[in-house]
Amino acid sequence: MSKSTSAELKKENLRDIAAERTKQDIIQVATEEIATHGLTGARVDEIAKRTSTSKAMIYYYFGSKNGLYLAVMDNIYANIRKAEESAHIAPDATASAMLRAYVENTFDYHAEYPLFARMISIENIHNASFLKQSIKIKDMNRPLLLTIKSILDRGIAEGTFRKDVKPLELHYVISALCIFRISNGQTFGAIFDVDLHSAPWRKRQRKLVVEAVLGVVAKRGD
Amino acid sequence: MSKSTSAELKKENLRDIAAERTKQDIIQVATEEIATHGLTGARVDEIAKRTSTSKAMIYYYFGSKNGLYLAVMDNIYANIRKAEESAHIAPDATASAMLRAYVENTFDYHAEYPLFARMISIENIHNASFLKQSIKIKDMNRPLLLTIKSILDRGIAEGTFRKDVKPLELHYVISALCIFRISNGQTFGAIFDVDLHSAPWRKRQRKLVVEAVLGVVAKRGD
Amino acid sequence: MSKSTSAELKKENLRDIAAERTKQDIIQVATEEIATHGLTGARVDEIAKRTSTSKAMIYYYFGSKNGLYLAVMDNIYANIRKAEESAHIAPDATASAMLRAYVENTFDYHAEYPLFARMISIENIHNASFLKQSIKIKDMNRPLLLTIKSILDRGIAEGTFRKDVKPLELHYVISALCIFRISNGQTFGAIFDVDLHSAPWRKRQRKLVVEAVLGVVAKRGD
Amino acid sequence: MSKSTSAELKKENLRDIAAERTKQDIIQVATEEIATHGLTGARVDEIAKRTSTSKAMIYYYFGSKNGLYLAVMDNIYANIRKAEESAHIAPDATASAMLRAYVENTFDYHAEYPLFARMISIENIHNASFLKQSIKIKDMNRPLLLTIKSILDRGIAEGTFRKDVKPLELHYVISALCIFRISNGQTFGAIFDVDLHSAPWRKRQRKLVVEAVLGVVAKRGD
DNA sequence: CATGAATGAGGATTCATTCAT
DNA sequence: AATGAATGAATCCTCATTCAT
Repeated sequence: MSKSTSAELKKENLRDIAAERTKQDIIQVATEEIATHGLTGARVDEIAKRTSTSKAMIYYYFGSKNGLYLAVMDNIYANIRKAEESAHIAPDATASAMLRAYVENTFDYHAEYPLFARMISIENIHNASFLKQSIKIKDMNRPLLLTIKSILDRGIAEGTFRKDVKPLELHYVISALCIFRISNGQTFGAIFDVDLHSAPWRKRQRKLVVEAVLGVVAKRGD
Repeated sequence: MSKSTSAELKKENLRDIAAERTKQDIIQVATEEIATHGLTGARVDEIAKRTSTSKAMIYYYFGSKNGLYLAVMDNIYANIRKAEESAHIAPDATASAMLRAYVENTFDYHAEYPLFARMISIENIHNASFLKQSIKIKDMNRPLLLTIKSILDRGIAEGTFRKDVKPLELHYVISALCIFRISNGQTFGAIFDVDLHSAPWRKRQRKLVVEAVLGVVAKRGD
Repeated sequence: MSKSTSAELKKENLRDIAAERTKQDIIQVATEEIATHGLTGARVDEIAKRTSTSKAMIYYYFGSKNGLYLAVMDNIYANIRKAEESAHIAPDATASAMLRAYVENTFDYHAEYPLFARMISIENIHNASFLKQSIKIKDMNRPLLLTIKSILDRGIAEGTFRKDVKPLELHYVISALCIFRISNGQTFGAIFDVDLHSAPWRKRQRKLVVEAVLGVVAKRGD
Repeated sequence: MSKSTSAELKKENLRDIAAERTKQDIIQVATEEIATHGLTGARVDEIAKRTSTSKAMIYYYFGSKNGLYLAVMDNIYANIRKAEESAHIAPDATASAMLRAYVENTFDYHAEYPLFARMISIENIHNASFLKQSIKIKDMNRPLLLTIKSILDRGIAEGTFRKDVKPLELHYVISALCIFRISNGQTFGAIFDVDLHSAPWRKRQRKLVVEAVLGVVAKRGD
């Protein structure tokens, strides 16, 4: 190792990069298959077929179908966290404007990447088996409560927000309203003959959700 | 058959009742199994084992695993509809009070019967395959929009509600906030180390949800 | 059950008998396959193919390849025990004659059913995993020490046998000499270009083994 | 190559020695793995992992799993032959003493190196596939018959041994009694709750085996 | 109506072996 | 001589479904 030339290192890196690409390829396909058919319904054969590699590679890298599932979940949570981090909210805005921006961001993310909503539905059906064993994910999600708290605090300081809304409670409302339309859009759509994913509905719901969230923190005249 | 005596008819009836009981038994067990493991994850063998009858009976009555699934979904929607019908709301109350009562009813139902929330998660993962082929269910769910509409209308007449909230929009908010805590309670709980099903959280969320919904219809001073 | 007619019982029995035949068929084939290729080397597919039923039936009855192996071992030990029980040794013979008969019986059994020797070789390679969990087999084998002891006691009483040979020690010598030629016959034959299973060798070794065993218990003039 | 300097030759040699060491390492690990799990049960991956080299080296040196097996068998037979050669038996002793020494040597070897007994069990399960294709091994084993013959001849000349015992027959008895306790020790131990490898049993059986063998050649008073 | 036996297609996983570097 | 990645053919096992009685 000590005598490895730069040429050798380069070779190593190229192989590593290729391997990483293979892994990512598998994860990508697996995410779609699992999101579409559920964990039990997804077929390793089918995942392999849609991949640039073979079934055995899945086991080489992930050990088992469940190991693959864990990698998929890990990836999907890492992605959403990355999106949240890169979503800068104007620091000099009013609390209301900040909250609006935050909700719109969240709304748009889920509208854009419906696989996340489906995957957590699946994770819930499996009793959050992945999350229960991943400390990493817990740590990943805590910061988002801080973001919400800072907005709440600012609103309280401004005198525009109620004082008794907890960050986790607000997070619940935001999540529920932004995710439900994705995770339960199929049944909702089937019953009421609407397509929540269509542009008009998306626009209307975006407005509705923002208003609902702002309504929760708004001071009431009662 | 044409010459059947009354004794024979009685026997027939008794047998019918027994058959109905058997079917209900199977549906009950199947609901739990499917809600627990998903449609693909549920095992016909396991369902049969937990039933008072045998596997062949499932095929006799429901034709296939999918047929059983349809019966299960049919049953679960029938149940919630029954609950909604029997929930009388005081006809002389204010629109606000009526809406509050309606939301609390909905909240309580889902808290009490989490299998419904799980089952619609599963139905969503399977692209609402059941609902798409069941006209009956669609008809079952329309009345609930009328209920909401009548409350909204009353509120508008009273001058206490906004005029621009659509029944389906309000239904979305109510459903999302009442169901999400059940359908996504496992992941939510795992990430934030809380048990949304515990009495304190249930109470706090009940209040929160009612306030959020009332906030949506409330006239704003802006 | 209480009202079952004799016709029904007969049907039941016929089915049971057929099922038992199926199980026995599987065990028979599995014994040969495992004895031939070892436990790991034996193929469930191959066993199924040689059977009158399908692969799934193997799992229906035995749960797993290992479960099948346990059934095979159980069966093979039951068989040898049955053979031992049915081998009457003339009760009025001299101890020497009795011992000779006992050894010849043992020798002939192993020569006749070489699968037993192969199966215990395999069981030894797997660290006696089956025997370690089967109390039944232990109990099955104890009586044989009593048989040997009674012969030894008679010889001592006659004054023709040594007093210091333990039943278990004698059993060891008999087993080793009767089984080794089967379990290790392939290598022995390959090295020395002989076929221990051929009639002449069998006859000569039968004589040799008997003499060796009698030699162990014989009083020595030293 | 033709112009290789002495420095290059030295390098060559060093590399050869390293290569030889690597091969021996692999053979050692493979012996243990195969002896433990059988030929089919042993895993090339596992062998490679426990080795100081990689899996590809195994294929580089031995071509295939079976090639490795042949090398392992070759090695294990070479080892026992070496041990036999180095076991000097006092040339002026009586035939009895010589035979006793020979048996004790054999007994001790197998007690000390149980892998040999396990390996020939495995080779037997695979129908002596290795031995059948190795002339070398056959030649290796013949001398041992000469050793036995010389002892027998001396005993006959002394008038202390029977005249009708064939060297191969005596070899059979010695092998069976010395090896069976190793190769079948697991089942024997499991059935009779004894540990044949323990010091007391080893001592008792050593005595027993010697007596049994001497008994075979001893002149009888019949 | 009821039951245990039976089936075939499929589904997850493994493993000896080879390849690219 | 050395290594991690890659492969394809097995290999064990499962499961919805049907059959015989």
